[in-house]
Amino acid sequence: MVVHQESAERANRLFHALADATRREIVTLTLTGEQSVSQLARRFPMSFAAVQKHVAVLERAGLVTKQRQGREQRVRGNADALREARRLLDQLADVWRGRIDRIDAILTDPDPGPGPGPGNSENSENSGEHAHASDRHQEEP
Amino acid sequence: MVVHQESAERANRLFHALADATRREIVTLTLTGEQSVSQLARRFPMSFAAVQKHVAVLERAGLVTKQRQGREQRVRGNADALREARRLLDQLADVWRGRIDRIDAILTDPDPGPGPGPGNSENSENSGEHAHASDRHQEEP
DNA sequence: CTGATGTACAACCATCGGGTTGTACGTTAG
DNA sequence: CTAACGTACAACCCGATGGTTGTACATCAG
Repeated sequence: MVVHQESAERANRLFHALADATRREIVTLTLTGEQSVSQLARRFPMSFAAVQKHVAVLERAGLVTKQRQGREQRVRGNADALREARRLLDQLADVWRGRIDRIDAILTDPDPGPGPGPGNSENSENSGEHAHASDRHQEEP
Repeated sequence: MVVHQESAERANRLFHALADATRREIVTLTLTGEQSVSQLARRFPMSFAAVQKHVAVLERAGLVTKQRQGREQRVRGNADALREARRLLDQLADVWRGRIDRIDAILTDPDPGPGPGPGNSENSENSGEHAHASDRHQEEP
């Protein structure tokens, strides 16, 4: 039960991908217009392979998509992924604004979903306290 | 050259700090209420020192602040830093929307381009020119 | 056909990141 | 005072990252 891994890892990949200036530039460039990998590579002071790796990281994070076209691989930025990242930030901020009661909801599941259906999950134990963080620790030696 | 380093590294630190689930949780926890480091540490399945390091990373990124109080160190989340991160994301998105105004910090694109309707995508292989990227070998033969 | 171009991928290397333990030190509780 | 608590920090693993070079292969230009 440690914070829905899927969404947590998605967020990890997203922010990690954004935590590099080169990659942010690639996103910018490919948002304004498709670019082939070698076109991109020519713009940066590093090897083609290095840029290739950056693109791969961005792709795994969903920030760009690649599409074969002849012998080229066109890279296109994905604005939706940026929105996704923004959403995640907003969620944290919302917690601060007190607009959240189910903290573990945002920590575990990014989908607040429509109605707060009662039959949500089997979780929901410690509502009184917030954030059980990961609620497993304190072992006895 | 290369994208103002100061702000670039700021962004690097911010996103890097956010690229870890434990750290995001710490931000959440400390946004809802101050917590001492050891209080935080008790909530996570890792050593005190590990949590200490996470807090340090968050602090360097400006996402939390520490304040001594007796023998405790109270950690408080900083919502402004989250806003800052959001601003950075919005900048990238704005490029895409063609609302570039201060893109200086992102890329020096002299091509205001035609109607940048959001529904572009099919754009063209814009001449590219100096995206400066990193101001080295970007010459077209 | 041959050659240049664009990709993919493996191997390698140096550094960073996240985690651990251990130690030292100030502060608070008894 | 002494003991427990909260913190800081160093030293140390080890896996992940970011970069390189080198090779292989497909596609496009002549």
